[in-house]
Amino acid sequence: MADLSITELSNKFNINQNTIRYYERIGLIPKVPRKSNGNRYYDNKMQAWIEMILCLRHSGVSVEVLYEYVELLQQGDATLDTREQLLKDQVDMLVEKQKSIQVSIDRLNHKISLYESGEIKQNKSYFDEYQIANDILKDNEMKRKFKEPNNY
Amino acid sequence: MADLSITELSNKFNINQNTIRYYERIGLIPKVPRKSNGNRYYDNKMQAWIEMILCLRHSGVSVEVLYEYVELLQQGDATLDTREQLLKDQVDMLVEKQKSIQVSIDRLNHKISLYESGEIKQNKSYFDEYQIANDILKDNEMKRKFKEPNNY
DNA sequence: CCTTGACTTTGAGTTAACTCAAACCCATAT
DNA sequence: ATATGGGTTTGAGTTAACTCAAAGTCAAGG
Repeated sequence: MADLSITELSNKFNINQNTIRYYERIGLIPKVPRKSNGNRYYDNKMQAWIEMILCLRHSGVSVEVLYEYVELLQQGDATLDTREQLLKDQVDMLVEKQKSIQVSIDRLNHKISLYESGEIKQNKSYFDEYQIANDILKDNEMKRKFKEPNNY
Repeated sequence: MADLSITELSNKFNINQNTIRYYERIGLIPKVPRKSNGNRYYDNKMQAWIEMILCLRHSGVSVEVLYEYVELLQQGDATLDTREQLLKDQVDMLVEKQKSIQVSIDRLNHKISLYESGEIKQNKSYFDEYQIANDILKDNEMKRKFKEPNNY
């Protein structure tokens, strides 16, 4: 549980070093203390904070919201209620996300069961997938690229 | 259950018209049939397809994967196994996502409970939030903007 | 002394997925 | 006949969140 260099930290949390520095730049992470040579080091407190930030980011809590929370924290007790509400809102958001993912999982599992029972093979018009796929791709001999030509 | 115009469709599924046209352009949706005046209309089959695409997109299945599935479909029975595997992979991905969201929800709920019990207020150094927030923002009198200056 | 390798800063580039703007067409209501 | 409202295409712009490149510093090993 010693202090870590940025490389050690990025290995521990499996995160790009640039991302860590980026979070510091935009203010999600404090100005990190440096060794005599100017290199960053991360102590336990910092690691705990970063770990939390990454956990929430990983679940889709936006950088913007995280930064908002930091700002509120810094304003002290006057923002206790606001902060609590912010956290609750994020929970609500995540619960909604759970639900919509569950719907997709169920849908995909249903489809998979049709594959396993052979129904998809028997009944080519199930959900009209084949027909739709053909409609989509039939006049694509000129190999349309997946992405739009975005900028040249 | 009649055919819908693009406005009606976008209202029904609460999606931007541009997004629907974009999906058609990149090939997630077939070349949609037109009325005599050139306007798109969407029949039941098309609506079902779009509804599924949106459901999966909404849960984080990427446009790229969806397009891959369309391509496989169009190649017929030779790709049955590949398609089944693709669907299973997406389920795995979504299940992982569920788990990581659950971790975040638990973490946030724990924090919220500290707010509700007043512990956060009592113990300002809980998780060193205050201190960290101060470290982050203290020398920010020059009002650093949230986003990086990205391009001028 | 020189090289190597890990770090640094700054600004710019990338990616996915939209989202919009501009210029146009067409049918209907005033 | 003209204004309004809804659609159309094309190419370009936007957004969030990284991610990278270039050029530099520094300490340790040979």
